Amino acid sequence: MRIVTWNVNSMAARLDFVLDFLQTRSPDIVCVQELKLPDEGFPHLAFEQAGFRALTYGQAQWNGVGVLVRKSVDPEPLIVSTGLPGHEPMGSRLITVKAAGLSVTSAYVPNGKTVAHPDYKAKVAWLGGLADFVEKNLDPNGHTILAGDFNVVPGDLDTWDPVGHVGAIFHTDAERGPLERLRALGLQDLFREKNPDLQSFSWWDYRAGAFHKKQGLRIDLVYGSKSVVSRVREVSIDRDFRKKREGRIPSDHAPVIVDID
DNA sequence: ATGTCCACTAGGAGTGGA
Repeated sequence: MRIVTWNVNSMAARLDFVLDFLQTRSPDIVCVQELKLPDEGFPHLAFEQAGFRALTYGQAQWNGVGVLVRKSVDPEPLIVSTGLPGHEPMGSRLITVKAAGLSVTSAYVPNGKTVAHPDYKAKVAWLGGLADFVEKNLDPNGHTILAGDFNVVPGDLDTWDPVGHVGAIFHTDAERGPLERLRALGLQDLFREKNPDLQSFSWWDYRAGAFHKKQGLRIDLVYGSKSVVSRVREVSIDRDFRKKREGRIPSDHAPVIVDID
């Protein structure tokens, strides 16, 4: 089974791109973020025709998360919960579904802007709330996956410039603390688990030719419980889908692909 | 190079967010 996380930066703007990905890479479950669509505006028909069911928690203009499930692996996936209790003013950023015998959570962590900005404190609080949510609601002894755009660089290997970014947004101890809590709660970073020494980024700024200069960050993460870790065959980041395809503009994030037995 | 892309409001280009 192939499980993916991908911040698409507008599902409306990226629809053809995403359908191309489903066709080309044949994933079974895709956690998506930054839909930028209200649920009533989601293009369900296009995904149904592509053989997928989409479970979404969206809002107008910003944020929005979802899980796409291939109908042949589970014709009746279910939404278990939406939203992060106590943090609703931050927008639609969390959805948990039950699909193909797995608990799958798609998360879009607030960006935070800069460490001096009030949004940074709210981001750190949201991350703490996420760890609380995992502790209360997700089962470390089950088949559990938590994937999404964390807007946090887990370690020095995950940034193109560890020296220049010391203490900078995405790189602070306060943001990394909640990721350590996830580990303590039994969830492991599957990419790093399978590729201990590999530098591979999942996000590059649209500006300044960052992609071609290899100035990226690994901020899109897939966490799995112990039983998932034991089933993982390979984890990779699909740089090809950060490139223009047939003149179409990509998201600023690349899909992270996890293959499990 | 604060260099791009997206949604929204508006009915053209500016604003806010990332």
